[in-house]
Amino acid sequence: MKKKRAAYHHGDLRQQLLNATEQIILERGVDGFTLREAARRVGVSPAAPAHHFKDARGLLTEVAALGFRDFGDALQAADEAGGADPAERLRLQAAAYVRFALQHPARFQLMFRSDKLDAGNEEFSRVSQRAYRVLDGAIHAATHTPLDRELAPDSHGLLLAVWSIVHGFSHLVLEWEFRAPGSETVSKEEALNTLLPQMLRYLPVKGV
Amino acid sequence: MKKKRAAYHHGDLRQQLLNATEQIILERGVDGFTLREAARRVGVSPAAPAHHFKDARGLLTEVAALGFRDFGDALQAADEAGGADPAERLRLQAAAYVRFALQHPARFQLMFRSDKLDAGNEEFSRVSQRAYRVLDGAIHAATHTPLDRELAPDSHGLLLAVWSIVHGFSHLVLEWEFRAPGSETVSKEEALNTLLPQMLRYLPVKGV
DNA sequence: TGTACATCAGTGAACGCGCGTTCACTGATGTAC
DNA sequence: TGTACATCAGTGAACGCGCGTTCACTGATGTAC
Repeated sequence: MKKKRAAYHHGDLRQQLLNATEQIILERGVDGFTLREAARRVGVSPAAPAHHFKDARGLLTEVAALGFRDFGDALQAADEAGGADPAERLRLQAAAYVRFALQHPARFQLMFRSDKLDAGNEEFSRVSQRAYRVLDGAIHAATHTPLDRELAPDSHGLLLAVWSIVHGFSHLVLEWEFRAPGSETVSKEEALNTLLPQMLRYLPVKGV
Repeated sequence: MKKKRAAYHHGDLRQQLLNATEQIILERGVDGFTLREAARRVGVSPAAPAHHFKDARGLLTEVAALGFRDFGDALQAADEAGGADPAERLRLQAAAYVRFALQHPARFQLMFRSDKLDAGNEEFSRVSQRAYRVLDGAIHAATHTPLDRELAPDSHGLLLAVWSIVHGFSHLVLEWEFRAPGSETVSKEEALNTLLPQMLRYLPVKGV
C-alpha cells in the first residue's frame, strides 16, 4: 500500500501523521498513542514530526480539532435537514451525535480527553465551541416546544438531559463491549440502527 | 500524618496501597497512575507491592472492584429507600448513580476503563454485574409505570435512555470543566444540588 | 536558461527519564514441640 | 517458657524497555539574478 518511492522530501507527511495518529488511537486507545509509533508507521525518523507539529500534544490537538470540525459539520447538516420543526432538528442532531461517535470512535474519545490536549490551541477551542453552539441551539429551540407545559420554564434541566442522553449513550456503546439486557454483545451497527432510534423516542421533547 | 515508626513489616501495606492508588488517580487521572509512585507514597520499595498484588493491573483491578462494590451498595440503598414506588426507586437510584460518580471520581473513572483492568478477575466481574443488576431492576420495574401507554411495550429504549442519561451526565460533569449554558464553570456541589434534580425531572418515566 | 545560495524537510544517533518487574537477600513474625 | 525453624513481607540494586526530544547533519527544493 505504501508509495514505492520514499522521496527524501515526503510531500505529504503532515497529513499522513494525522491519519496515522487516528489509526493508532483506534487500535490502541488514546493512551496507546506515541509519537514514535506514528513516525514509524509513516516510515520516517522519530525527529521528523517536529517539523510539522510542536510536539506530541500538538499533534493530538490537531487531530482533535479536525474531529470537532467534522463533528460540528455533522450536527449542522442534521440541523438543517430538520427544516422548520425544532423537535425534528433536535432528533436528527441527537442521532448525528451518536452516529459520529460510533463511526469515528478514535476521534470522539480523543476530543473529550482534555488532559491530552493543548487547551490553549485557538483552532481547537474555536471548532469545539462551534460544535456545542450548534447542539445548544437545537436544544434551546426545542425547549419552546415542551412536552409538559408546567415543566417548560426551566429549560436548563432539559438541555442537560438531552445532552447527557446522547453523550452517555455514545460512551456506553463505545466503552463497553456493550451488553444488552439479554446480555448478548451488541454491535455498533445494531446500536445505531435499532437501539438508537428506540432510545431517541424517549428524548424528553414533544414530537421527538 | 505518616506513622512515625516505619516497621520493617508494614502491617497495613495492602490497604494503604489501595488508598494511595485511588489518591493518585484522583490527582493525575487513571493514566497518571504508576506502581512505583504508589510504592513511593506509602514509603516502601518498588518491589514491595508484588507481595500483595500480582502486578500493577491487579492492583488497579482491586481498586475498581472495591469501587463497584460500594457503587452497588449505594444503588441498593437508594432502591430500598424508594419503598414500593418504582418511579421513586428509579429516581433515587439515578441520583445515587451521579452522586457516586461525583463523590468518587477516581474510582468511577477507573471502573469503566476496562483497558486498564483484568477482565478475568472474578471478584471484579461479580461486583460489577451485581451493580448493573440493581439498576436494571429499578428500570424494569419503572417500565411498568409508563408515561405513555403506547410507548410502553419496548422497555428496551427506555432502559437505555435512563442509563445513558445518568451515565452521560456523570461523564459530562467529570470530564469537563463543566460549562453551564451561561458559560460559567459549575462546581460539583452545584451539579449535584441544582442541576441534577432539574435534569432528573426529565427522566422519561412517570412520576419521576 | 543557468547558477548560487537560502531554506525546507528530512536523517539517525544520542540524551536522560521513569517505568514494571526480577533477583538474591534479610529482618520480623508465627508455630511446633 | 524457650528454642529451632519455616514462612512472610520487606529491601535495594539491577534488568531491559520505549519514550519524547535534541542535535548536528544533509539532501532536495525554490528563488533571485
